[in-house]
Amino acid sequence: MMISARGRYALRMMVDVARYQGDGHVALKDIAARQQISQKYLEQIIPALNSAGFLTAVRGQQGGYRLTRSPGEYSLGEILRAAEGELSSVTCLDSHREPCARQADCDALPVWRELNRIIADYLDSVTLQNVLDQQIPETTIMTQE
Amino acid sequence: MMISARGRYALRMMVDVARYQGDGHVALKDIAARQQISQKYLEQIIPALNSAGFLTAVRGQQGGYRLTRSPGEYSLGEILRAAEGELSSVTCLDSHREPCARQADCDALPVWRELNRIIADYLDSVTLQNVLDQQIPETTIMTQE
DNA sequence: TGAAAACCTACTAAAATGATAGTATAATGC
DNA sequence: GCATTATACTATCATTTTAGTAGGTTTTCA
Repeated sequence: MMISARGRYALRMMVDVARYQGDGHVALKDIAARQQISQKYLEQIIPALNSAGFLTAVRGQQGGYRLTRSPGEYSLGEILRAAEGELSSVTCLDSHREPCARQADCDALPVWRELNRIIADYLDSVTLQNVLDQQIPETTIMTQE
Repeated sequence: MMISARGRYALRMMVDVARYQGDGHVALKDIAARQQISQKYLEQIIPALNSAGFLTAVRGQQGGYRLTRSPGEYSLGEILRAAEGELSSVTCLDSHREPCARQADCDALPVWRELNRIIADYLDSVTLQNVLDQQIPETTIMTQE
């Protein structure tokens, strides 16, 4: 799967924080309980969102997490990339790996490139606010003439 | 990855057969050599393409595989689905698994549905002939008003 | 000062992935 | 009709990824 539990959980955490932060902070314990996800597992995912600057944390009592921007200013693409490392439909185009030796004459590569582009374009066009509002934009694919 | 080696190899095999079949048949040995893929591994992938009716096989000397249709009549979507079982960006929407218990109130699910639709639309719009011609259509995503 | 929260790091079970290996079966040409 | 060539089938396996446990440390607030 291109989007694993890490990315899915990351998105659900961000939505949860957006929904419940109010003026204060949202504790991971509460996110875990509401979303029915192991808190210990979420603890491992959240540093990625934190170090990307998507959240601020406050320790101690009444501590927790808050968004650093308004929900409309986050794209799903950036959230998922932060959580997953990279969004690529095939390993051939994963920049964290050593490049495939066949890149020069692989017939399939242009397909994967274009597919990756479409996926990125879509995920970069949807915001956290869209998810919060349950208003996921419907789209069509147009072939360029 | 949503598209693993199975799907990538399947596509490359189909392209190879399309390119080299001429009036005869293409032996798996030759595909494996040209594509630099283990023949034994390809043997495991090809039955999926075979039973989907995408190829016909002839045994014995001068045997091998042939396409059953012209390259323009195969979409990449059907080839990849035959090889991979299913194309889904998330496990939540894999119809071969038991459905996720949270489907009813999952905020993220509509996103994955739409993402899956876009991916399917694109892959169903590209043909084997397109790949053969190295003419992968460029597309844009249009939001519906 | 103690409880509650984030933070950090190591470990582990299970599944998926990408093969390898060996054998059986069928068709063709000489 | 038999040797050769090729597909067909099934079992096994090593590696990597995934998803999750576990346990301890540090910070902050009431």
